[in-house]
Amino acid sequence: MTSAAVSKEDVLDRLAKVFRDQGYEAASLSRLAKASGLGKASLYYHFPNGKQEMALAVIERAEMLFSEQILQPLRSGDAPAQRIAQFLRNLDTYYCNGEESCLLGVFAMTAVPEEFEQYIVSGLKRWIDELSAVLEEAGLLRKMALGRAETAVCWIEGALLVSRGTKSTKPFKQMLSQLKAFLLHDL
Amino acid sequence: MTSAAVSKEDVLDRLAKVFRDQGYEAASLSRLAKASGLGKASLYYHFPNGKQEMALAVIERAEMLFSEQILQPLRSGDAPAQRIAQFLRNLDTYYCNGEESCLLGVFAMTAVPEEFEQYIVSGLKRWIDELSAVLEEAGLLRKMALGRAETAVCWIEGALLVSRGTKSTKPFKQMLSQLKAFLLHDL
DNA sequence: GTCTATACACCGATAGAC
DNA sequence: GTCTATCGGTGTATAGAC
Repeated sequence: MTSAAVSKEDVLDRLAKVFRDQGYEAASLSRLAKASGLGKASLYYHFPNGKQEMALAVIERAEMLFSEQILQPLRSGDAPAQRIAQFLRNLDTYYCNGEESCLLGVFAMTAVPEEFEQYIVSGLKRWIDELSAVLEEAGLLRKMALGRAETAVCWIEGALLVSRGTKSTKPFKQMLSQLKAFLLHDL
Repeated sequence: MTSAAVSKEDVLDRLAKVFRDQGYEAASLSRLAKASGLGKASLYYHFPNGKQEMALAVIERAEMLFSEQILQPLRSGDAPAQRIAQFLRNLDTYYCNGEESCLLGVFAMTAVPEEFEQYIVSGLKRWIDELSAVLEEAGLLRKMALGRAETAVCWIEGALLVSRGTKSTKPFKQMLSQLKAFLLHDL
């Protein structure tokens, strides 16, 4: 990994895929080593606290990427309706048309170390809050905006889950096609 | 477990709780034994194929209970709107106000043995189809009904996930309070 | 920085007494 | 039917060579 060919970001992205696809407990060091292209001992060189540190680094990178690619565009200078439309396109890219799972969603649904839980809570809340802010700007009362944003996040997470469960990206695509109307109706 | 005090159903319900709360891989035989009140070897007496058989029995019991408590009332003789309202009350009971996870949802999100996947696919699809049938009866075109039912199941699963992730039953309660209007609007 | 080799705990699973 | 004891394998984690 010294060579720039495989950067720390590359390693984190490969580890992330294992955690997203398998969940925390099922992501064994053997699988993580294989996916990252490093030996187990090398992983411990980069993450001295082992699997837990790997997963935390993966969570932090995921929150950074999610913030950059999904949340920050929500704060641009465009009209709210435009920002919502862009938000949906960005979701489509981020989750690969519904083929990728949400790391926070996967960790929320299964056993993880206690230290992770605050990341999950705050990650989901931040998502809801940022979306709610746009809806408020579009003219919705705070309470309505929060409720609608919360519903949207539930819908997105549920669509990812059902898409994965039914081995079809249709639920995700359908959600994307209807979410804008839901978020902006009566506006 | 010979005594009627702890029936096979009791054991399955206790095992189910472990699988729902931890996911398949994290549900170790030690935890399953402790939760069931039986030793590991006793579990193997009742489930000769081990953990996989336990999980399959748990899935099958969950589908039976879900069918009885949630899906069959959807086929009663009442008016569609009444049936939907009852469906929501039954969901509230089944998922303990949003405090319990959906077994299929948990298994859908993480690594499980290949044999499970058809149960997950068909369980989710059946849920969508039964709900869709009621909406069709209420006057919706087949295609619309299917789309709306799929959205509803995504919403429910997502609300359970977000409720668990944020350690609050509010998303689940909010979903319950709004789903009827969503399912029946323009009807 | 990466590796091979290894330590030790826990995993799923079984044998055999009761 | 349930238990204790134990198996072989894999899990996470480390030591030490290179």
